[in-house]
Amino acid sequence: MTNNITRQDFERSFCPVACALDELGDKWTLLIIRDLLLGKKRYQEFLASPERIATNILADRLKKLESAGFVRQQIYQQKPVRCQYILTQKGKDLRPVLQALVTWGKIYYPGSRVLDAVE
Amino acid sequence: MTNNITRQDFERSFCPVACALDELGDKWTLLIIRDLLLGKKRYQEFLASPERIATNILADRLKKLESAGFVRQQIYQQKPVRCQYILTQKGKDLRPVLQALVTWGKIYYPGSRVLDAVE
DNA sequence: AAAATTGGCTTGTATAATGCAAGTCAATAT
DNA sequence: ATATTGACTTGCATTATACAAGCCAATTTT
Repeated sequence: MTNNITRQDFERSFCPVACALDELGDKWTLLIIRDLLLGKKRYQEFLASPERIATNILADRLKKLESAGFVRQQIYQQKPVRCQYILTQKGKDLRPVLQALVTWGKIYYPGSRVLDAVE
Repeated sequence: MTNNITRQDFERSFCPVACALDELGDKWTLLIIRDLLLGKKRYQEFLASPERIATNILADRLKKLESAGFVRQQIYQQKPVRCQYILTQKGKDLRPVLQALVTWGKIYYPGSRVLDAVE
């Protein structure tokens, strides 16, 4: 690489909202980020969330989140190798976005409430 | 209707994030909301945005946004009937969500910038 | 007056994403 | 020895998305 400030190729446009939605714009990705922000780390914890994500979709999203730099894998035991998923700074910095969505959602979906944090 | 506080049926879960993503979780819906917040109102204005949404998807999303109460149609001329789309309070209140996404996106997609407001 | 353009869509078809159930595989617990 | 756990993968049906073209009424241009 000739320089370390890599140019984005702006999949659909140069708008930060469009760029964000290229990586986050579906029904599941932000729910996994929500779980991670609440302290969940493992496959079974994500599967246990009330929205009942399918295993193939979860595996796919975790892969995409990792290659997009939102999470990294951390091995927490050998034999058998088991890993957990940890938010990177890019992922953690989505907290204000999720928080704004929660504030809005609690108004427009009366009766809704956030899940309890893990631990 | 027997009362005016309608109960949500919580498509996937009672989480405000999940409820929000049931209505907003795709690659296009929030871009249309962005356009509306920037002052765009008409079909051709949405089509002119740099992401190049397809006409059938735009028509579908405007229909869904209307039935979900994010926008309402306003006829601005008869012969032929032409209408524009106006954000409801529910739609307008998404501004902080979009703003948080822009703040985040400008950091993680260097070189990205928001479109100019209309008018 | 005829032809082209504008605005707001709809239709058809191909490709991709999502959802559901079941299966795999290594290791640990019973 | 058998069952269970954890992290997936595979197969297949359904649904969503993308792209191109077409439609229709009215207005503008030639």
